[in-house]
Amino acid sequence: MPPSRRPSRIQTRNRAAILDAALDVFSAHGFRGATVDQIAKAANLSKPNLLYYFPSKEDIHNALLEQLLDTWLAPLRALDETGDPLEELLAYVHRKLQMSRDFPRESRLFANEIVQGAPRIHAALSSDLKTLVDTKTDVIRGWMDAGRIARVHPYHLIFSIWSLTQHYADFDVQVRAVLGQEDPFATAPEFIDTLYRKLLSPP
Amino acid sequence: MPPSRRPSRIQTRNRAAILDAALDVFSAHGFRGATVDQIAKAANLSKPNLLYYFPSKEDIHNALLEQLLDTWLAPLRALDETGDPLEELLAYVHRKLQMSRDFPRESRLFANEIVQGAPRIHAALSSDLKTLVDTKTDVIRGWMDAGRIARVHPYHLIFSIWSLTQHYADFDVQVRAVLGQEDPFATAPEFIDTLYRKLLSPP
DNA sequence: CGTCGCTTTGACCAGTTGGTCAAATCATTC
DNA sequence: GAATGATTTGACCAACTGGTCAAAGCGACG
Repeated sequence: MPPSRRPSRIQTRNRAAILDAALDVFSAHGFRGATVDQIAKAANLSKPNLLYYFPSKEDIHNALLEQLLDTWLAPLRALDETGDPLEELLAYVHRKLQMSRDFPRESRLFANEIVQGAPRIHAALSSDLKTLVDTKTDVIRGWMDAGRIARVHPYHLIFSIWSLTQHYADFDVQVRAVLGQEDPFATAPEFIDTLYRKLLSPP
Repeated sequence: MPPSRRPSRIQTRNRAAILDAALDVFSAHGFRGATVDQIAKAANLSKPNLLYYFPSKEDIHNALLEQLLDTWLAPLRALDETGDPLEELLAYVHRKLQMSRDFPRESRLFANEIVQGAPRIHAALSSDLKTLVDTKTDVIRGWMDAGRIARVHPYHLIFSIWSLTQHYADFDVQVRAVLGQEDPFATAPEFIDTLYRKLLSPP
């Protein structure tokens, strides 16, 4: 087991390689579908060597999820109560869409976990996630009360942003199968921008 | 192997029980995460008995997917060129949302398959699905040309409907973790209705 | 350059999993 | 109710998988 002292250069390099490889494999096959051998090979390590850095398959997965939830919620955290409501929400939507383009593996890792009932992060959903969403929907409700954006169901608004943006990462194969050559991310921003402007522009 | 003659009553009953059990298990754990034993137990059969009806795990999965794609696309097929554009599209959205409520297992089976790269139905996506979507986007484009609904990117419009509606089935745990007691399907229809009315109402 | 602790590995193990098979049981038909 | 074919099952197998371990390799430091 790696010592708890300051990690050596080799430690840092190998742990990073493992997490990157594991992200590849877990996001493509789900937890159960991924094998330690696959991950080890993708990280250019032998299986025992990999297990020297992470004592079990589950530990790797946990490390990924832990690291993920924070970055995943960062865009919502950044929603600023003092900014212009419509522009704040649009900025959130665009940040989220960019994450789907730039970090599709992370999105799919998350999707795999949730679709299968979130067995490993259910607690975090009901605590951290719910708390954050409750806070932000309060802000949004405030904006609606002040008549600065149209009134819609705040929670469903958030859900719609999640689903619309993550769809381009999670269902990438389907999107590309339908679109053919056209790059989804070339035209998606404008569509989504229009959608939320029309939905939220004050009456 | 079951004979190709007309299936007996036992055949019909057991094959149905297997497919139902398999839908439970596959949708909850993905293909790789599901075990034949699990399915057999859920169907109240011994494993060899189950394999008497379906020669392999993959055959069960294929049977499910095959049956699924048709029913899954039925709501889009029903989109009627001769109807009122906005109402037709709204009807489609609501049909799709109801499928998420009534057939969440089917939705998750599909989601599992697509998120993991659609290894088993990629061909069908590029042929059947694409053909259908192309046909229907032509219809939609026609409506836009005639000024009967607002002009937006037709493909992204379809994607948005898929993602918004299926989200309630695929990410059910997350939605419920955030919403708490409130039933998602009590408030979702109105939200989505509003969204598409605002997006599509002619200028 | 020798030592000591970090890193790497080949060989191995026990549990699981998809699938087989011969034999037993059951249902139908004559 | 005997014969025939459909259905069911316990026992079994080979491949795979997560994980272990003792021993070998390697690098930094005195």
